[in-house]
This record gives sequence, structure tokens and C-alpha cells, in this order.
Amino acid sequence: MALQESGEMYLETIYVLSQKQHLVRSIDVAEHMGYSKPSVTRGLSLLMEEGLVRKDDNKYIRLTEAGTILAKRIYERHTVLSALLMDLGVSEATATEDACRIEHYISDETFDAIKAHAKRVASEKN
Amino acid sequence: MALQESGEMYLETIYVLSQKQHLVRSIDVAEHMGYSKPSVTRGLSLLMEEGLVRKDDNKYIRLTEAGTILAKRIYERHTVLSALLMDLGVSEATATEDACRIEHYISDETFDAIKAHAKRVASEKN
DNA sequence: CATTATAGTTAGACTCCGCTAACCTGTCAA
DNA sequence: TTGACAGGTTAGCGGAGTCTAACTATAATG
Repeated sequence: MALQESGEMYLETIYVLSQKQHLVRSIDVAEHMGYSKPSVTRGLSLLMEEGLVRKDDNKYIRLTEAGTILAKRIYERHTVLSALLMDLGVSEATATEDACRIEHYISDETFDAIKAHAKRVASEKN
Repeated sequence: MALQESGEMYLETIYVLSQKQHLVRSIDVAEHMGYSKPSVTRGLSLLMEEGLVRKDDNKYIRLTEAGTILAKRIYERHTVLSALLMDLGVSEATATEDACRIEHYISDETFDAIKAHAKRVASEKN
């Protein structure tokens, strides 16, 4: 079954954290998301069942290949969406916050259209 | 407490339906949303507790003043959002569908920015 | 008048996804 | 060596919001 918003947020968080620290633990995810430790244990165990995440012998969290693909996809939505909002004049803080929710709910078609728009805007600026 | 996506969808549905048929029953809401009758009973009862909806003696559903204000607000988000998406080249069907989900998750600031953008686009076309 | 269909409700199950409480385990310092 | 602390897990709760099954009430029809 398709991932819910919750699962997508875990993936994205792991992806973002592993870009700045290389070793990601459950507690890091919990602190970053403002969740309790058990919530993270539970959330990650579901993602592990789906083969999107694994933990090594030291409990460090890794995205699998499939998980990485999904995480990148979500994160790209996030960046493109917040760029769109900022382009429309929304403050960075709000744009980031709103993008973080919207990113889970847009179709591929809409996302592609937004990406194409961003490209046009970028080329106009040169 | 603030309304959830679910409650907002009921309000919006009642609002839309009451614009085209004047008398709205639970079953209409259920059919329009693809929900079971008991789900609608339950959903509406929560909205009634919050004073957003009431039923008259014949069980016809009405929005209260407060409910109408909220419903209009949500519906406006819907129309403005789908207009934006279509302006970006998204098909009407997808734009409507995506707007229907996104509308519940954008901040006032973002909505205002989108509305301002729509205004600019409209004036450019003249 | 009895039957059937329609609308609504009640009761209760289930999923998702948070939470707290309590426990286990390993590390590090006194 | 022991004691504290940090990180992780287990068990179980609770709210939101859907569902089905089964009931009630009302209206239409033969």
C-alpha cells in the first residue's frame, strides 16, 4: 500500500539528517520531529517492514535503495514547493512549513507542472 | 479546537450542495463524498456540537452563520488553488482533485500570496 | 392494510499514529 | 565495581475517522 504522510515524513527526516551527520539514530529522528522515542520505534518498524529503512548492528538508521528513491522524491517536492511559495512572496518560514504539509498531497502531474514553472522562472532571471 | 481536514470537507460539501439544491440531506452528503451513512451522521454530529451545522425538524442540513463563514473560506481556497494549478498547466480534473486536499493545509499567508498572484495574472490578461 | 424502500441512527469494530510508563542494555565516570 | 545516564524497546492507551450490521421511522405502493 502507498505510504501515508507519517511514513513519508520519517523517510524525509532520515534523508535530511543523513545528509548532515552520516550517522542517524532513532533519538535524532525523534528530536528532529518532536516525537517521543516509542513513536519513532514504531514508525520506523513499519518502514523496515516495507523495506524502505534498515538498522545496522549498532542501531544506526539507513535508508534502503527503495527508501532513498522515495525520500529524494519527497524532498524534491519539498524544495520545489517552497521555492514556488517564496516566488509568490511567502516568507521562507511559512513556505517551508506549508511545503512540508502540501508535499504529501500533490499528484505527479501537479508536481511536474510546478517544476516546469520553476524552470521558466529560473531561465527568465538569466 | 481547530477543524480537521475531515470536518472541513463536510462543511465544504454541504456548502457546495446547498448551492445547487437548497435542501441537503445526510444521504446527499454521503453520496457526494463517497462515505457511508453512519460516517456522515457521526461527522455532522461533531460539527453540530461545534455550532457549525444544524438540522431542522425534517433533518435537512443547514450551515449556521459560523459554519457558512468557514465553508466559504475553505471553498475560496479550493477555487483559488485549482485556478493556480490550472494556470500552471495542470488539467482541470487533477487541479480540482489536488486542490481538494491541499486546501486544508495552507496557511493564511500562503493563501493570500496565491490570491495576490491570481489577481496579477488576471490583470495581465486584460 | 401490509409490504417494501428510503433515510437516519446506534453500536461496535478497526486502522493510523500519536502518547506515557516501564523496562532493558550498554557506556562511562566516580 | 557500581551507579547513573542515554538510547532503544515493549506494552498498552486514546483520539480521529472510517466501516458494517442491525435497528427505527417514515413514506410510497400494491
